[in-house]
Amino acid sequence: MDAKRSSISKNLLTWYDAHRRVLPWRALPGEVPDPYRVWLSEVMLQQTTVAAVRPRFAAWVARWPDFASLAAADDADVMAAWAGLGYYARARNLVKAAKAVVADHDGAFPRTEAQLRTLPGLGAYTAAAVAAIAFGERAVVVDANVERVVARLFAIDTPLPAARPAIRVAADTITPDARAGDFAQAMMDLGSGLCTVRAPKCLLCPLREDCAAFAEGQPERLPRKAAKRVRPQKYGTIFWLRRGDTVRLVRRPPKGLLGGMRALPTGPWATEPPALTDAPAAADWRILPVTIRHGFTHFDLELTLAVGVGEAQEDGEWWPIADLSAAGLPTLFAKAAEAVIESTAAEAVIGRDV
DNA sequence: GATGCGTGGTT
DNA sequence: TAACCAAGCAT
Repeated sequence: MDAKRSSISKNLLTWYDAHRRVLPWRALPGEVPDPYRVWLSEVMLQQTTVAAVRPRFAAWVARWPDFASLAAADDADVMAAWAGLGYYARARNLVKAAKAVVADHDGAFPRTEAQLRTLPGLGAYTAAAVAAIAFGERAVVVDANVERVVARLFAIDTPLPAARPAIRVAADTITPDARAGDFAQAMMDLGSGLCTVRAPKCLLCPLREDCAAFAEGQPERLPRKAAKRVRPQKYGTIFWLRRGDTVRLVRRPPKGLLGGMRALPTGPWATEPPALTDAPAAADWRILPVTIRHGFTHFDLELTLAVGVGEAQEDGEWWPIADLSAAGLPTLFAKAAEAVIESTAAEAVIGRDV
C-alpha cells in the first residue's frame, strides 16, 4: 500500500507539472499565492462551475481586491455583485469572514486549517483547500472531484454519502507531505478533465496503473450514489407593481431562500396554483398569460406574473425599469422581469395599455 | 445524517 | 431536452 501511495502522488504531481490548468486565481509556478484570491475563488467555486466563476471572479477582485476593502464594503453592493451565482449565504459569509479577519486577526488571514475552519463559510473542504493551496499546509482536501477519483482508485463501492468516511481515510493515505496545494489542485484538475463522471479518459490518466476501478473495467460506475428524491412542484406569484417608469422592489429576509437579496414582491410558495395572496398593494391586478418556471435544488417553482399600478403598502424601493439590470436581482426575478417587459412591450404594439 | 440552499454548463 | 452535476456549508 505504501508503494501505491507514493506512486500515486508522484505520478499525479508529474502530470500536474505538465498539464495544470492556468486559472485567474491560481498562482503560476514560482509565484506566491494570494490568500484572499485563493479563498474567494474557493468560495465562488462551491457547487459552481469554473466557466461560471471566471468572469465573476475578475469583476469581484477588481472591485474588492483584498480583505480590508471587502470588510468595508456595503452589504447591498456585495449582494448585488453576487446576484446570479446562487447560494447567497456564501456572499453574506464572505463579508462576515472579511470583517472577522480585520477585527480578530489583525487583517491577516489565519494560516492553519483549524483556524480557518472557525471563519463563517469555511467548512471542511474550503478550510483544507485554503490551508494547502495558500499556505502549503498538509491538509486532506476532499471535494466532489477527489471523491470520484479516490472512489475509483480504491474501488470504494459504498454509495455516497455513506462512503465519505472511507473516502476521506483513503485520500489521507495518498496525500503527500510536500506540495500539498499542488496535490489538491492536481486531483481537481484530474477529476474535472480526465476522471469525469461519464466516459473518463483513462488512457490519458497518469494514475491508471494504480486504479482499481480501471482494473475492474468499469470506472464510470463509481462512485455509486444514493437515489435522489423527486423534487416537489410548488407555485407562486410575482407582483410587478409599477409607478410611472419604476417598479417596486423589496429586500428579502436575511436568511432562507434568496436571503438578503433585492427582489420583486412575491406571495407564498404553495402546493396549488395560487391567487393574489400577499399582494404589495390593493391594485387592479392583471395576470399575464405567461408563467415562469424555475428549478431550485430542492423544489421546482412555477410562477404566475401579476402586474398592477399603484402605491406600495410596505417597505421597499421604486427602481427605474430601464436600469433593472443594476438592481442585482437573483436569476429567478431577472427572468420574471424580462418576461414582464417583453410581454407588456408586445401588448403595447397592439395598442393595449398596461 | 438529513435537509435547505441557486444557478449555469454539459450531455 | 430533461437530467445531471458542480472546488459545499450550516443547522
